[in-house]
Amino acid sequence: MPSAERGESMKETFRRLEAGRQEEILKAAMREFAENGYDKASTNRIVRDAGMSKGMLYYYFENKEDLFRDCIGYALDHMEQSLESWIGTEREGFIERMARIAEAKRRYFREHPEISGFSAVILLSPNVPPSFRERLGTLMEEGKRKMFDGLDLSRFRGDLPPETLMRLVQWTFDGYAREAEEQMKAEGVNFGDLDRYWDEFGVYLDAMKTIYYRGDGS
Amino acid sequence: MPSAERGESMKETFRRLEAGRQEEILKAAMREFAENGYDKASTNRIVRDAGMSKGMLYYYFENKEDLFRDCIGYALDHMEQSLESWIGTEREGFIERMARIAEAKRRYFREHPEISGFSAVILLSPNVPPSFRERLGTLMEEGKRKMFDGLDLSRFRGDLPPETLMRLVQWTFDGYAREAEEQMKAEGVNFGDLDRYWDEFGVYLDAMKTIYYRGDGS
DNA sequence: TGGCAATTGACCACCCTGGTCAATACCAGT
DNA sequence: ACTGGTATTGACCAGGGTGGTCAATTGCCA
Repeated sequence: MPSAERGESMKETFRRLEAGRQEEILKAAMREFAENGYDKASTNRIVRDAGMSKGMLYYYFENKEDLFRDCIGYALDHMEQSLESWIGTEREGFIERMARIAEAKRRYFREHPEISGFSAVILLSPNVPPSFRERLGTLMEEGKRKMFDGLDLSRFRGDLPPETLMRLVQWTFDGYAREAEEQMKAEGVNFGDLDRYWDEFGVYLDAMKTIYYRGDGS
Repeated sequence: MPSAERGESMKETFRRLEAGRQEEILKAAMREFAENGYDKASTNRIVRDAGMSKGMLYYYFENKEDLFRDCIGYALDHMEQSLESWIGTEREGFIERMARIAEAKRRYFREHPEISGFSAVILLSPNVPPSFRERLGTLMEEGKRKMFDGLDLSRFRGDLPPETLMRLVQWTFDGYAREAEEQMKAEGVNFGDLDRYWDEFGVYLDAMKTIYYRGDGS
C-alpha cells in the first residue's frame, strides 16, 4: 500500500512540533472550520483558541488554505485508521450490525468531536484537492462495504425483500440519531445524556427485531 | 381570539407598500437570515437581492433587528394560517397520517422555501422576543396534537405497544426525509427530483403497513 | 406651482480579514 | 561571552465588509 507518510506534506516547522501540540492546533482549526466553513473561518479566532500568536500560524503553515489542507489530511488519516477497528465483520443480523455501528459512531464522536464535526465540511468545501476527495470516496465505499459484509439475512421475515427491509431499518436508525442530536443541541451538550438516550433505545431495538425478523426459528 | 392584526407592529412606510412587494422584501431577508444566521446576515446583500437601495431598507425598518422581528412575525402568521389547512384530522392509521403530513410538508417547502428555511433560524437565534417564542411553542404543540388526534390505533399489530411502534414509524419517516434532503442538496436543487424521490417511497410505505399493521382484519 | 412621500447611493466610522515583518527571546555549541 | 540559528511575538498593513445616515433628487398629486 503506497499510502502517504503521515504529515508528509506539512512544513518542517510544524512537523518539528511535539505531536500533542500539533493536535491541539489542528483541533482548534478544525473546530473553526466546522463552525464557519472555509471562507468565513477566521485565522484570528484559530490562533486565539489554540493559544498562540498570529505569527506562529504563518510560521507553521503557508497560508489559510494550506492549514485547511493539513486539517483534511489529518482527519482522513485518523478516520482511515479508525475505520479498521470499528466493526469486526462478524456474522450477525442487520439490526445488530446497525446497533454496533451506531455505538461505534457515538464513541468516535465523543472521543473526537473535532474530526466528527469537521468531516462534514470536507464534502461541502470547494477547495478540497482531488486526491483528498478520492481518499474520502474510497473511505466511504469501504464503510458501506463493511456495513453489509457477512450479514445473516435469513433472520429477516420472508414476505418482503431484505433490501427493502434494510433501508427501512437504516432510516429508522438515522431518524433516531437525528432526534438524539437535536435533543443534545437543544439542551446542554453534556455527552452523558447522549449515553442515556442510547440506553433508552434498547426497547426499540427489541421491538425492531420482533417486527423485522421472523418469529420462529425456521 | 385576541390575535394581533397582521403587520400591526410594522412601520407605516412599509405597510403602505403593495402586499406583493412586501413579500418580496421579506423573502429576500428571510433567505439571507436562513443562510447566515442573524449576526452574519448582511443588510447589503438583502437590499441587493430585493432590488432596492440601502436607504429604502432603513426607510421601511428601524434597523436590522426590527427587520428580523418583522420576518419572524410574517413567518409565524403564515405558518399559523397554513397549519389549519394542513391536515384534516380524519380517522386513519398512523402510517397514512404520517404520509399525508410528509406530503403536506413537501408541498409547503416547495411553495414557501424562504419560510421553511427561515423557521429553523428562529429557534436558534438569541434575539427572538419572548412573545414570538411563545407563539412558536403553541404552534408546535398544536402541530403535535394534530399529528395524533383521531388516529385508528387498532390497525397496529397487537404484540407491541402502539407508542413504541409510532416512534419507530416516525423515526423511519424522519430518516427518509433526511436522506432525501441530503440527496437534493448534493445534486442540483431541482424540486422535481424531490417528487420523484417521494414517488419511490410508495414501495416502502406498503412495506411499513405490512410490517406494522395486523395482517388480518381482526 | 408647492409640498409631501418615495428613493437614491455616496458616505461614515468601525471592525475584522488574511498576511507580513522587524524585533526579540531562547538555547546549544564554541 | 559570543555566535547563529530557531521560536515567538504582536504591532501593523491594505482591503473589504459592517450597520446605519442623510442631503439630494425624483415622482406624484392637488
